[in-house]
Amino acid sequence: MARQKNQAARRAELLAAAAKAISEHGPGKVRVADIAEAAGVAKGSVHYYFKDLDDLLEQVYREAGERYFTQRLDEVTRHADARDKLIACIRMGLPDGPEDQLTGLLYRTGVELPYNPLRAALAEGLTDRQVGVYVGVLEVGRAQGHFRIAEPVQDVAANLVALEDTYASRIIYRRAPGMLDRAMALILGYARAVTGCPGLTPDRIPDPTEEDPAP
Amino acid sequence: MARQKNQAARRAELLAAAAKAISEHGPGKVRVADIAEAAGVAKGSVHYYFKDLDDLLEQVYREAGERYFTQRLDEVTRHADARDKLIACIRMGLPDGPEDQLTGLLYRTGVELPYNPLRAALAEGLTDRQVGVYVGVLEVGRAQGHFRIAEPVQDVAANLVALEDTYASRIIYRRAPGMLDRAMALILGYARAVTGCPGLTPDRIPDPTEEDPAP
Amino acid sequence: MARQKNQAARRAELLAAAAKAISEHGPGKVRVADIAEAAGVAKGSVHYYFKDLDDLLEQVYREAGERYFTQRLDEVTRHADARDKLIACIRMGLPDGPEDQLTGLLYRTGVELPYNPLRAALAEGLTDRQVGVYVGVLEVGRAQGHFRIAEPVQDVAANLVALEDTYASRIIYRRAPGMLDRAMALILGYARAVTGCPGLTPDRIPDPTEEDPAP
Amino acid sequence: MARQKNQAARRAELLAAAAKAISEHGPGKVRVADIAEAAGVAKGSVHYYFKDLDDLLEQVYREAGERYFTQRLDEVTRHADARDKLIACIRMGLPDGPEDQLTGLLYRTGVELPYNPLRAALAEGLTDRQVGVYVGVLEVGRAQGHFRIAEPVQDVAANLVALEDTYASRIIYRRAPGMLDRAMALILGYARAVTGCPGLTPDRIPDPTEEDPAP
DNA sequence: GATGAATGAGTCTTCATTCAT
DNA sequence: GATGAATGAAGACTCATTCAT
Repeated sequence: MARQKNQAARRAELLAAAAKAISEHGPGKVRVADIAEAAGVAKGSVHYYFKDLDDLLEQVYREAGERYFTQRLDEVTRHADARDKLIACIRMGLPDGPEDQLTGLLYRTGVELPYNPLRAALAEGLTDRQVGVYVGVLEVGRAQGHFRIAEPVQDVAANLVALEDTYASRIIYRRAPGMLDRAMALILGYARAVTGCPGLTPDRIPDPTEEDPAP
Repeated sequence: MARQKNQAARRAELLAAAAKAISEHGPGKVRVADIAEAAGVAKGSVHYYFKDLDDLLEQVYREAGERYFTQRLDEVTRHADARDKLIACIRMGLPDGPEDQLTGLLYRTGVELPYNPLRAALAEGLTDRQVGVYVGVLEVGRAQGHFRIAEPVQDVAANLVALEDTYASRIIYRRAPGMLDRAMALILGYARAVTGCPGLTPDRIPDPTEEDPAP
Repeated sequence: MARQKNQAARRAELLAAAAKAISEHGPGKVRVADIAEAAGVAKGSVHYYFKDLDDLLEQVYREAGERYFTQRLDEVTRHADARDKLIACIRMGLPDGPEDQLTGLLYRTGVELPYNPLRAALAEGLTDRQVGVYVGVLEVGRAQGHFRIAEPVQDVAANLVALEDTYASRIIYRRAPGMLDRAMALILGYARAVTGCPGLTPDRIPDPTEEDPAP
Repeated sequence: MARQKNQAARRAELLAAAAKAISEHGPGKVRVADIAEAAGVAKGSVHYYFKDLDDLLEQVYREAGERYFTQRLDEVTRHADARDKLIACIRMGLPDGPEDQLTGLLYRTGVELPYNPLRAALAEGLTDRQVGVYVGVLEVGRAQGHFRIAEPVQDVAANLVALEDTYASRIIYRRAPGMLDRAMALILGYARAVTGCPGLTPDRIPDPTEEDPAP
């Protein structure tokens, strides 16, 4: 039992170290040695816990996807007002900067590694879930009377995620300085146009009301 | 086998072969040997024409960027009606499928190679030019009385390019089957919402009028 | 074949094997493969212990310099009579033949590798130390009343080392057969002329007295 | 006939260009391309005139040896007084600095190329000739009553050449700054000791008398 | 359980040499 | 006579993976 516990703990440590190493060297360039060093273990140990580098990389990706989605959902549920939900959701979808570990890992892994159908499916699943979140937020907003949406909600949500993806990618890949603020502005511009809700601005002060207060 | 071609011709051949090899193996994984094989020359010959692999890759990228932009601009100028221009422009921005060589090369090179400021600048420049094209189209549409745009035209154009980017990427990376049609629909949905022009549909029949008739 | 030796031992083996390989192929031509073969290990193993070939070469050189100097000093201290010291010192400074590994390595490395300030400094340091040894011997000889030296002792020592250098080089590079004996005769001729000590002949029988008797 | 002339002229040009290229890159590192560039011809042309690189290198070496010897002999014959002859001879034997093309080429080629019996013999022959020159000078000095030499003249000459060799080499290989002056002082110190001629100093003003005045 | 010494396959790069023109 | 495009052999270096301890 204790043994099992250690096994699992070690694995988790390795996964975390790998995430760090990946964000430093890129998923296509991390070496087993980088990961071992980040974890403070010997190179051989990496293979003791993971079949090979690909195996490890896949698990890191999977785990990162979960974490990303969970964080985001948490942030959305924290707000009661759909306008706040929407703004929070967009903000959570954008990385703070090129060094944002979690977002960077997700974007780069999806793209810098040789094509792999499993990973592609994982990525698509993640996208779908994000779309789901936006759909929910939009419907709540409609119910609350804040949003007036003509287009199919699915489509609007898909476009929101798509915009987010591109701008996140531009931040991660340092395509433009000051991208974060510009991205918020642009996405909210689209959101305003499509919801007819003028309150969707970057500087909106969130309504303090907590939804679903902690039990 | 072929010997004694002239410099420029052989260089161009090598560039084309490299583009092909890249689309097969990915810009981060092509080996000099792949390119040589695709061109039907010896490995050493690649280095006769290009300082090193990076040099070659950069030139392929540069050349692809030019070609992509030119093709697109041609397509836009072919139409007189801004609605046709817009639709054509969007369609040209999306790859036919995962095997679309030109688009794939552009997207993947921007992302699958170790970060390089020069390449990042090139990529940004390309994006800016695309935005410029959309701005032009939108203004023509407004002048023609087809589009009624509330948001700043720059922002709308930026979002159009951003949507295009994400959906193109999803096609390239095989994230979803049937993405091409769906992408057209989604982007045009955004365009309709923001221009108030209901004629912007995937099945619109282009007005036969040629702009700028042959001199 | 041998596995799991400890770091230091294997490093030393590699250094020795490299010295051997260098004396066979010359410092400018040894290949990593030669060294690996001489050591009976795989090519990759050489890089496991040394950053690159230059690194290895430098360490071999450094180590050889130390060894050379130590051997020589030992030989000098073994004798009490300055005449014996001088003769021994000269003899130790000359290689036994073109195959003399240690001397050959030192001479050739200083010269057959692309210029490198560090190595040049190392070489100069070695020369200076040799000069120092000769200065010591000459002063002892003067104190013992054997040598009567008109020129500055520093200059005489410098010339002794210089003569030694050339003749050693001629032996190493097989410039002349029978060079060893001729060199001894020539250098001692110089020594006689400059010290006024007729006892400095190649066939002098060393005084058995040990200096610094075992404690 | 004219053809022959051109052939020979081209060969000579190539030889000169090679000498220059060697002094820049070192005899062990010059590439055919360097030589071609220095000569302003195509790479292929080098092989049109010389069987291979080794062949060319050998001829450069041979030619340099002749030139070196001739220059030196000229300088010696220019003076009538043996003291001036000796000083001039020593000075001519030392390179002006690390960039001295002729001397550098000779020293480095003898040493930086894989051992080759032919080249070794060439080098030995050159040394022997230098020794011969010194022997002549010493005997003239003795005849003029300036030198009083106890040791065999052959040995003294051999040592003079040996000292010269080492110090020249140290200059070429940048082993010590200010080596040229120091070398002159040291070699003349030896010369004074062995000839008993106090007039052999670096600052001696040459007797203007020309020996063998131009016809 | 964990290590790290050792490996060898995989790649890029250099460059003398060849030879069609 | 001369060229320079093209080659291919050679060699250094990287790194995931294995396995004896």
